[in-house]
Amino acid sequence: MTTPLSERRQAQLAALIDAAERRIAEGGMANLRARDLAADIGIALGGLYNIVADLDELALRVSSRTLGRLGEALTAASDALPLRTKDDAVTRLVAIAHAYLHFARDNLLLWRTLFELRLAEGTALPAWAADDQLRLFRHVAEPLTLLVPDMDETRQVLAARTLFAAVHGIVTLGLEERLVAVPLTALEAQIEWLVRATCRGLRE
Amino acid sequence: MTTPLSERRQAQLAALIDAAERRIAEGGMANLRARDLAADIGIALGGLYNIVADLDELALRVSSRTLGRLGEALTAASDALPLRTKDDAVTRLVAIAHAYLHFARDNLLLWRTLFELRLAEGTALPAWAADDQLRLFRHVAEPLTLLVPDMDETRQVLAARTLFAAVHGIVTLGLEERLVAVPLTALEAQIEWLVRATCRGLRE
DNA sequence: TGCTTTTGTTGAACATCGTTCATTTCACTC
DNA sequence: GAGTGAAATGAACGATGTTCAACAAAAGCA
Repeated sequence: MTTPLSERRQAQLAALIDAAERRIAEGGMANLRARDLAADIGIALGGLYNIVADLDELALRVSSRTLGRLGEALTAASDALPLRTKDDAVTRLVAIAHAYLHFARDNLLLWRTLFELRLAEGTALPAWAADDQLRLFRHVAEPLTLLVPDMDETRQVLAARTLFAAVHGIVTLGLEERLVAVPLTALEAQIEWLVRATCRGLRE
Repeated sequence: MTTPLSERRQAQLAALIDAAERRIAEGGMANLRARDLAADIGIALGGLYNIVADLDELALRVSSRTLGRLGEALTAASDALPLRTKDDAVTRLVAIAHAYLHFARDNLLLWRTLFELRLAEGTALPAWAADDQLRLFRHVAEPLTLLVPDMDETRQVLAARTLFAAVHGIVTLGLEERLVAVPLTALEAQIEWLVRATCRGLRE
């Protein structure tokens, strides 16, 4: 299917993704312009389309990198903590949620583009992009299996999704400056409160 | 500041918002093109800019209408239920959350544009648009004051925001077809579970 | 080295946007 | 009917993403 890329192409692709990442971090997806990117990496305008099918693919590749970094951030937050007791599980879930908040805040525009991607309709998400997402869920799922080991797995997965989504919602609206700005510490407190409340609900 | 609009202008504006709403409902904000809209309401291209400053303002006006309809939907879900006991409050909060889910599902593209609005930086949200948002929070705040009357008001408002945001997150990710599609009934169940768990957490 | 073929690069050109504005048309008054 | 101000018009402008015929560079080969 995909022919192996020459070393040169690899380097061009990496440079292109670097440039795109920089531009998105500065001004969001609206700041991703073909002519600017071509100038950034020193190639002609048309040359972009030898490296990447279109700008959407480029945004997708940047997003994949962002997802990777997000995963690392969650891993770092997880691995620092023990995971033996059920209380450990709760503490870890709180830590993961807080790490999510901080990543989103520190990488605001890159994080937002994760959810602004609109694939040309009909085309499905590439497999490598879907994998990145599943890896994230596992961070939440792992403590959950310790917390409620008797629950069947489909319910556990569903609970992980729900918890993740709820935290995501708080972060999303909390970082929306359109509304009243919420202080970071207040957001942290509300997230912790919600995670603990739902964990208590899970344990019955 | 704003001169009173002639009757003719009012009618044109209404027709324009109608057309824009129809186009967004069909294909999202990407489907909002000046030439199409002008053709829809039978005026010349340039005439659009006598009715509306730019397409962003038009999208904002459509969003205002959408927020209004969303408010009505939440009101309808609320008013059908009594609000005397604390259990009533929980039941009502669940009903509101379910109504939110159904509205989002039934008005998917219009609902999404509520959050896709990017104001030209520096310009603040018009007051009439901010009011619409506050009205929504009141739907959640009202049952909450019954549920935890001893809590000081700032905490209550924060709790309402958090609950709203959490439900919003579940709905957002649940309706994202990019990931695995979640059945509607499963979403309903997860929302109800989360709302009840957080309410239990509130009551201590 | 010279010739051919393949591969990679270029930038002008195209299509499609939102937005502007000089010109024209219209409605109304005296 | 002439004059005047408001409203509507659509050609034109500047961005933008994308394509492709022409060009250049590299690689294979004698």
